[in-house]
Amino acid sequence: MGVTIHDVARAAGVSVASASRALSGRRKVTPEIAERVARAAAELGYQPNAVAKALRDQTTGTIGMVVPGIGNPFFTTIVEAVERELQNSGTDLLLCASQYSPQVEARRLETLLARRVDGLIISPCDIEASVPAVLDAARRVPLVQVDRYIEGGGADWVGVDDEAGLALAVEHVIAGGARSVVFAGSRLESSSARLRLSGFERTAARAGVEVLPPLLGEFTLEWGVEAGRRLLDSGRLPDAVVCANDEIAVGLVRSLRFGGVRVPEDVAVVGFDDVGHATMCDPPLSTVRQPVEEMAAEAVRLLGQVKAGDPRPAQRIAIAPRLVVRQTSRPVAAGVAE
Amino acid sequence: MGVTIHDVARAAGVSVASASRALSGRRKVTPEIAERVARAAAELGYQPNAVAKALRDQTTGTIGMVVPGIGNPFFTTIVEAVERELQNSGTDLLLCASQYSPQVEARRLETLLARRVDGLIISPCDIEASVPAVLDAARRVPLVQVDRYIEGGGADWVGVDDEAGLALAVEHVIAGGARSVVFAGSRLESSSARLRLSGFERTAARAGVEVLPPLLGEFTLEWGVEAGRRLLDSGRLPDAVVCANDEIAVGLVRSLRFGGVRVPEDVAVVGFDDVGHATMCDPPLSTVRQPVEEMAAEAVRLLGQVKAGDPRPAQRIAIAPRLVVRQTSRPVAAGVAE
DNA sequence: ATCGATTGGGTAATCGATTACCCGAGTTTC
DNA sequence: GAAACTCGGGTAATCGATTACCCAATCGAT
Repeated sequence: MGVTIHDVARAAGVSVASASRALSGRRKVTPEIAERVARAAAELGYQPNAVAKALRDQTTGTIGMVVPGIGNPFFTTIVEAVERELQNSGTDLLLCASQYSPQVEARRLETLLARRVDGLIISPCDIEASVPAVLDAARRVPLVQVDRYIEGGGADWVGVDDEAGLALAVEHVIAGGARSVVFAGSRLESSSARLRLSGFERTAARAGVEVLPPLLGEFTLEWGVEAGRRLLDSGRLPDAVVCANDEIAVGLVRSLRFGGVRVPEDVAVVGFDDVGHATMCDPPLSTVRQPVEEMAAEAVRLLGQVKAGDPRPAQRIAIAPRLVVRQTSRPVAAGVAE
Repeated sequence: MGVTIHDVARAAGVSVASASRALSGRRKVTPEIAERVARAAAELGYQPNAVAKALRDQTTGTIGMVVPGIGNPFFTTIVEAVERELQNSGTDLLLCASQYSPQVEARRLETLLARRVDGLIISPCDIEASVPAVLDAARRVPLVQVDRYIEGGGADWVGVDDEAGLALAVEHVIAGGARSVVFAGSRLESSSARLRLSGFERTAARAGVEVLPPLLGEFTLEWGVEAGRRLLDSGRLPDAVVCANDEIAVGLVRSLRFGGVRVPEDVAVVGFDDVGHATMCDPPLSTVRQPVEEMAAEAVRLLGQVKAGDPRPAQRIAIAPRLVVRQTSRPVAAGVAE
């Protein structure tokens, strides 16, 4: 397999230079030659070899994307949005999952760099362990972080304003009458996990409500179920639970209801992300929506501006989230009802 | 950016040939040279250019995968399984979503072929419209279809035995006492959609139960909700609904219960896939599990054997599915209870 | 001592597309 | 009519890694 431009040139009776020019249109050729080349290419089914082109041009027309896992609907939503964004720019996406492991992540970055991607979009899985690999990559190609980021600067970032999002959620349940609140989130291994907890704590403290000790596990449904069980076992239910993402919230609602607790009458629950799980929940979940399309658009735009190893200070673009009130909380506060 | 092997050779004071040999170990060099080259490479941070290697070797070490959409958890599960399977073979996965459009699918195949992937794994989105692009691709590189396939042969396939799966589901609800059944599935645009419907009809007919007209829409939660609404509106509920996938089933359960129907007491519901949605449902969904890991392993194995444009007859490997009884059906029949 | 084999290093061809550079023919201009 | 340009075509260099091929040195055997 492999019709080359030499074959086309020979079939058309011209030099490879003319064939190349006729096909790319980057320099004039006589209509006669253009015609002969076009016909020869069509007959032979010529398809330019992107590998050779990449080597010669020193650009591959691909960008790499690394996310912790594509099982998590939040990340698949972002990936889809980025893909849509790239759609018509002639750039292809090379997608990798790090499986929440900094080692795998580093390996994936290595191979993407070896394949000479023109840029990278990454959501680093661990706020500390991901640092060396990400900074090293940022030194070599344009790189933008999305959603999660690493500490220490040096690489641009686009994401939601996590603290503001949690503030929205906390203020909402307080406006609904909650006097005691608890946070159900993930262990503090990612920036999102940390910022959401701190946003929660800050807002709750400012409002002066009672704050129970946070429940920290993973960003999964299973952990949500477990967290709900622990609340039930503790014998002391708060008026509201604010969760670090929708999967936790859905699991938690299920487990509370299973324990005979009414949601939202006894306990209000609010999630975070709003990427599909929320409407699947019963009752539909009140949550904070991440502006995924905007984040993707912004990330791609930013990537176009970034240069590898750029010494200018890293940019952080935090997009404002939006509260979506459904039925796991009382519809008191301002917000979009659906 | 770009330390080449020439730079390494110069720094080590040897020829590029020696440098290459020292680094690859494919021919002996003196320990002295090996040492100098290794040191130079490390100091310069040399990383071989995969593009150049691919051009020279005529193999890229990548395989392309095209699925209808990564929003559907069934496909992400397959993708993850294939990725795991490829993990240690040094092959990378180039993932594309066709967005359920044969045009997009054809374009994605074109660019994957232009990038000279070593093989393709595809789940063609449309049983008719996908034919030309898929067959053309199969003529040029090894290609294996997974889950969905196109009519007319010419390309290998690995998937679940859809008809057998539906037979399991139908027999299960009948054993549970159902005397009237209905199928909620998708329009017949894919092989899976067709085989699941025919498996349903054949088994129901053989058992002699009453069969209501099938509800055909899309493989989505929304369609499940709508299908449930139509059943409620029809004024005539069947004893059991067998669904073409779990998303439809989850939506349907929700909408039935919303209409005051008890599941499984009034109507039993069974899904298909078992990729996570099932346990999220309330009550947990009885379903037919697709052996995703096995399918992925088999697809990768098969891909290693297939040659491009191989004239031998296409293979079809149908793996047996398994019934998983949870709580949307009566636990009567044999099957795995969880 | 000589021949053949073995070992290990270097030179340059190769993969395929693009394009810098050169060249000849035809045009324009004074 | 000759110098200066323009136009369009061809030759070969280029991207970076690998390796076919060649060659010198060394060793063992006769």
